[in-house]
Amino acid sequence: MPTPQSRRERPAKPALTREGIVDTAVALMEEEGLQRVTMRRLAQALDTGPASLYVYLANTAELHGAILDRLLGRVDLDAAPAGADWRTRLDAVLAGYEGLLLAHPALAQSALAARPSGENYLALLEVLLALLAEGGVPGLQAAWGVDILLQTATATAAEHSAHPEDTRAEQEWAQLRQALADASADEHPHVRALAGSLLSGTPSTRRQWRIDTLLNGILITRPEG
Amino acid sequence: MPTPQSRRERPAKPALTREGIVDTAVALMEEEGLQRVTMRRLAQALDTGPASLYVYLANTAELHGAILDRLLGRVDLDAAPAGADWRTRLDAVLAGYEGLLLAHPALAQSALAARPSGENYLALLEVLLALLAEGGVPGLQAAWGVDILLQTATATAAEHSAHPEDTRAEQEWAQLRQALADASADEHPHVRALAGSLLSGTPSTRRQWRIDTLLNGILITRPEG
DNA sequence: ACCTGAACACCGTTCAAGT
DNA sequence: ACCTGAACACCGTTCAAGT
Repeated sequence: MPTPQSRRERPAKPALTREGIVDTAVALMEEEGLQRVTMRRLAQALDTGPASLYVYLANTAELHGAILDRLLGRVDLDAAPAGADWRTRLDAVLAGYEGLLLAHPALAQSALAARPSGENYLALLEVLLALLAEGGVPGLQAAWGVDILLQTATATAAEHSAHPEDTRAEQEWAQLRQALADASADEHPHVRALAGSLLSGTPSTRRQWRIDTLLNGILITRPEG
Repeated sequence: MPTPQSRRERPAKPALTREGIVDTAVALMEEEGLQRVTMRRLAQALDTGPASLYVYLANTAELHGAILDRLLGRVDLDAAPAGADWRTRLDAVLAGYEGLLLAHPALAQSALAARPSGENYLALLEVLLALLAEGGVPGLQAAWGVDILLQTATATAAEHSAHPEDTRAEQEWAQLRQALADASADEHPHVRALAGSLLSGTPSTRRQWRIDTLLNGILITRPEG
């Protein structure tokens, strides 16, 4: 039987709700990273056992999806100088999305496998589609185009996962750089000739080119048939 | 002390080598899927303890990378009718790469995080660069272009992971379809208008358009500066 | 020198049993 | 009816100790 004191020692344990669980999960992620947001740790943070979470979430994938849906609400959908042209504004929105995922690359990885479908995701789609329409992109091309645009942004962020201490990331880069440099002119003449170009550019330069390339392609490519 | 009989009962336990470990890992993956290729199960298959693997592999990520490098050797680099134009041939090679990863989407997911750098990857790069050169794509655009082309292929395959029984995949699709259908014309007019287009097309139609779009973009987009 | 048993520190998920 | 303790069936990685 709990004494009045013990009741006062900490705030009353709040009733579990899906929303509350996701709130705590987001907070936990921001403190310790997604890899630490396990069912067990999350349950611990909520002062209950892991089994209780399964009343509100089917599994870990659904938890990650819920976290992403929540985070998507933070994307600034109007993040560009007023009066800027549609490409600039689209670029700004996409940059916001990509930046969000870059802060949690492991989340980007799971976003690829489980596309979100929440309210915030719809709002993001809406803005992107509106900007493409403003740019005169035909409907079907715009619809299929947002898919590629979001896919690159997500994939680019996901590429930064699995780098716990950056040490391994640099090691990997060095490995690739070495492999490219070692490419023999006999066996891999094109790789040899373009070894420098393959790794050139800053992330931001390459990102800019990637978006331009995609938009140019989307603008001029009609689905066949 | 092992008797001669016990020695004859099974083939002599072969000495561990990195190559042999990866062979066994690939076989195990083909039988049970990548999620079953854990350090512990792999060790078991090799009739040793997990600690022994760490003599040859730094960690699980490196194991996955080694598996991918090995699999890349199976991509048919000349998979197109002789005399076909460069776009057709490039498409065929990319389809081979994507198909390989589609058979093991979890591997695609880890391929995003840890780009390969082995001999087979270089050979793939070489062929793609050669085809882009044949198509008259300027060097820098070709170099940055292969990156996007491989990224979409990898990401598209990765999107099919986390679907243990396909049940959940369909559920997710239904959810998105529902969300799009529910989009109000007031709040999300563009989503509403394009709800059909957003989900239209077969995987193969969309893949075709995606590659076309990328190639068109790559052909006409010069890096700025 | 090379290899590994055993331990450390965790996981996701289920279900019988409790309130 | 709702919730959860405890168990089941696993993980990756390390390191002291063996050969």
